[in-house]
Amino acid sequence: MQALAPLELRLTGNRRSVLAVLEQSSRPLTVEEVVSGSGVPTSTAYRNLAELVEAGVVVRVSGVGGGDRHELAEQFSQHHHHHLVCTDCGMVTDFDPSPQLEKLIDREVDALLATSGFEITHHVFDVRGRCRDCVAG
Amino acid sequence: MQALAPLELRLTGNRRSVLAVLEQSSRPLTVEEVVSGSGVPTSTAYRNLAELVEAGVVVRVSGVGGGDRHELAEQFSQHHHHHLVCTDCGMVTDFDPSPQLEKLIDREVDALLATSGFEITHHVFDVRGRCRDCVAG
DNA sequence: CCTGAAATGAGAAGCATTATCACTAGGGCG
DNA sequence: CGCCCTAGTGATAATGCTTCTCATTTCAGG
Repeated sequence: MQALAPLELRLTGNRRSVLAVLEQSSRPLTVEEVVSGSGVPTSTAYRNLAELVEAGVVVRVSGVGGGDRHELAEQFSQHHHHHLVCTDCGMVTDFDPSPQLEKLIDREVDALLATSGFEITHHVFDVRGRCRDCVAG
Repeated sequence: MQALAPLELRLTGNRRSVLAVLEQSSRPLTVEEVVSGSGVPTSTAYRNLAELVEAGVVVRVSGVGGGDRHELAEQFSQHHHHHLVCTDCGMVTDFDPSPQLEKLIDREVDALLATSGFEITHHVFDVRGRCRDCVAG
């Protein structure tokens, strides 16, 4: 995590910690997870995450229950990916989509751009079900 | 809206009203919209919606902010569809996906089934951006 | 009609998130 | 070097959506 400079946000110790936790995770994290993983106080974590979302560095992933999850925006992360969401416990896992599917999705999005009047920024492809643990337990 | 019988839920006046509002809408509704559209008291609307979600008649759509939205499950509605979500005002609109895309999505989901350990129930394909109104200002 | 289980609805309670505000930190400048 | 001004901080209060509580009502079946 380097930039943040072009934005009008100082790279403080707190923000560095929050970003580090997100960077090291392979899945979106709840605020609670960010707090316990970074040591940043809850109120500051909420504020920092909101600022980072506003700045486009972090994205919010709405799961099932128990609060939204956060991860680095794709341009700051490794790669484009989608989510496997457990409808039981809310756990979210990342997965890579096939290039084929992505191509078709892009085409679909282009078509929508033309017909909907929406200014489209991105798409979300989530697959839902029950995770291994919940199926077992 | 006929069934509900096979489930252990009585088709009461309130539930009928809630379902009617959802049935007549072409997009997912917030609880507030369901309340004002049906005349059902807030607490009952929340309870009924939760029961209907539990029963699989209604699905929750997590938008952007300002509360979850609800719509009839696809088997009780007309057709399979996806959502256009405005990241500004939270408005959600339905749209039909191309059969081509659906086919590829199904294939992708099958692959995930085999590799993830997830018991997959359905997928969500949302397109996000700013709606016509919010773009206009 | 009875009767018990399901449903109701107003208000209380719960909880994640946001706002408040006095205080601290830190970069720039006289 | 120290002053200033702004951004950041963090404990706490406030907000707001959602769920819970519980006394009352409805309703299907006997």
